[in-house]
Amino acid sequence: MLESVSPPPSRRARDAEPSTPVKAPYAQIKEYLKQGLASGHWQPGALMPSDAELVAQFGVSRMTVTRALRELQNESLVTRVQGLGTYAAHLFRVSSTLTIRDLHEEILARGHRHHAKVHIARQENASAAVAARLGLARGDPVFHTLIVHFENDLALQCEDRFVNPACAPDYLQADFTRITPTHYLLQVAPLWEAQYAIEAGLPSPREARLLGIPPQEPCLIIVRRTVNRGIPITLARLVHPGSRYRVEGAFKP
Amino acid sequence: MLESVSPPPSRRARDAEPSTPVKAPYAQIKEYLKQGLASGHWQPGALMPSDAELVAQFGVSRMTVTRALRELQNESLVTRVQGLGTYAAHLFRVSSTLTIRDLHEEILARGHRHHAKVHIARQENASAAVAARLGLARGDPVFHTLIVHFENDLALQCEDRFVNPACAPDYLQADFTRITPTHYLLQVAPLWEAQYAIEAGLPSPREARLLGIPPQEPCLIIVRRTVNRGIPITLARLVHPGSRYRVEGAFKP
DNA sequence: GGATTTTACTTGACTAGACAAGCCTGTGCA
DNA sequence: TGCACAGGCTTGTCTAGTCAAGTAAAATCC
Repeated sequence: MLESVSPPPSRRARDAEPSTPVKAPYAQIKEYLKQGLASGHWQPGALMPSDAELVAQFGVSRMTVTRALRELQNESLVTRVQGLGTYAAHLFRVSSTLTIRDLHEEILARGHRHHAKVHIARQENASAAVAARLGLARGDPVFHTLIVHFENDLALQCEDRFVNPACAPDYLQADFTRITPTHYLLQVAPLWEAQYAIEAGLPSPREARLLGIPPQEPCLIIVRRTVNRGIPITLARLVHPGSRYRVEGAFKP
Repeated sequence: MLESVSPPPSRRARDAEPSTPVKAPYAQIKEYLKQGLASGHWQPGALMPSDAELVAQFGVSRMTVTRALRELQNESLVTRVQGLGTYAAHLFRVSSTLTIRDLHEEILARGHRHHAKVHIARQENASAAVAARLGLARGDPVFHTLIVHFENDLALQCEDRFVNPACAPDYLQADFTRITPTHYLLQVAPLWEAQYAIEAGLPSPREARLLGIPPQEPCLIIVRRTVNRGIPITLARLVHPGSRYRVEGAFKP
């Protein structure tokens, strides 16, 4: 127990100044535990206070303590084992997460203009490689689009995409100068699972031409495969000029 | 309401075969709602059943329904507004998350050997750029390490790192051929906040030489800044040959 | 008609219990 | 000594209610 930290806060400060809107008890407990973890008071692997101890310390019911601890568990800050107790998590095992946003939104969020140029939008027969990754047979029909996205008239992304016709039969009818394929596909089938690979590489000659960059310029390439309820939806290769685009993100437990 | 979906499941099937361990009611409700969302029964923005309706439908108490809905809310699958109701989330707004793992762990997980070669490990005076990002004054002492990490004798990462001495006074005493700086720093100060940028670019001439790659080879460059309780800890530039390394991840709601 | 109040419904947070299930230890028996 | 079993601890989940706070539409008043 942290004797030094303020013990049971007054259950509900009704006369608190309105500037501090009085945090909910479960949030207070959460913060108290977070602070103890951040300060190193509970080293990774250490046994933390049990539910009963926190109930006594804060003068709340167990459901309230449970909620605080369950949320910390979801954030991978503690581990709870039935019959044993609550342990401070081994933080070095926590893998940080990085956010990838939809390009259209990202550009608008920067206050810039987004437009797209459609180079290919047709039905093709699946090559062996595409068929395998979309769960189809070689030669089966697939939809293929090749679209270049611009931010304020500067090419930012070359999007080469194959779509499983079973999931989005009307895919080719969409107007991709007004709506991104990602956007459209999420209306048809909500995103349930995706696999990513991010790598650096050179653009193909055609990609370099479409993006208006020299063929030896390093590009950030994202390959994404999306699956809904076990059925592959789409396979996308997103090529971005390294000088114009990067993925940014923040991680906060 | 989904008339077609199985209505109130028997409260607790005690005579169920042991192969199906009987999901907790809150999990059943969650799954029921997820399925309705995945099938498009509730379109994005649509009003979903209220707590009271779910209580009646499943014959459970409100806390149970609340838990199911709160977890869906944490997963960004629904939006709840006090006084209004629960709405199906606009899924295209969901940003997927991508995992970045510790290199050492990653290599061991592949069953390969990891070793590191330390090229620089010393105290320096901070340049203006480094000082600004570490919250120091120009000329203040900083620790600087330059380490190349190998997977089975093939250079995989060039790690150029500055560390705030206030956070890790004994940083330079660590044996970085046995422990990665990330690992060491997480022991000293648990990771509380990090900012990332991932981009494609060319290595500096020195980096190319240390990595044993041609200077025009595209590289995946990760720049990471870590902050603990408002105090910057470290600034790292991680350069990976594009042909040898990529970041992979999966997203599941 | 237009402004104001009331009412009904929603989610947010909590209480004070309950039982189940998992883990460890200490006791007693063979 | 070695094994089985009972307590006593832990977390996991649930119930049936309460009060608070927010929204929108209906009812009321001027």
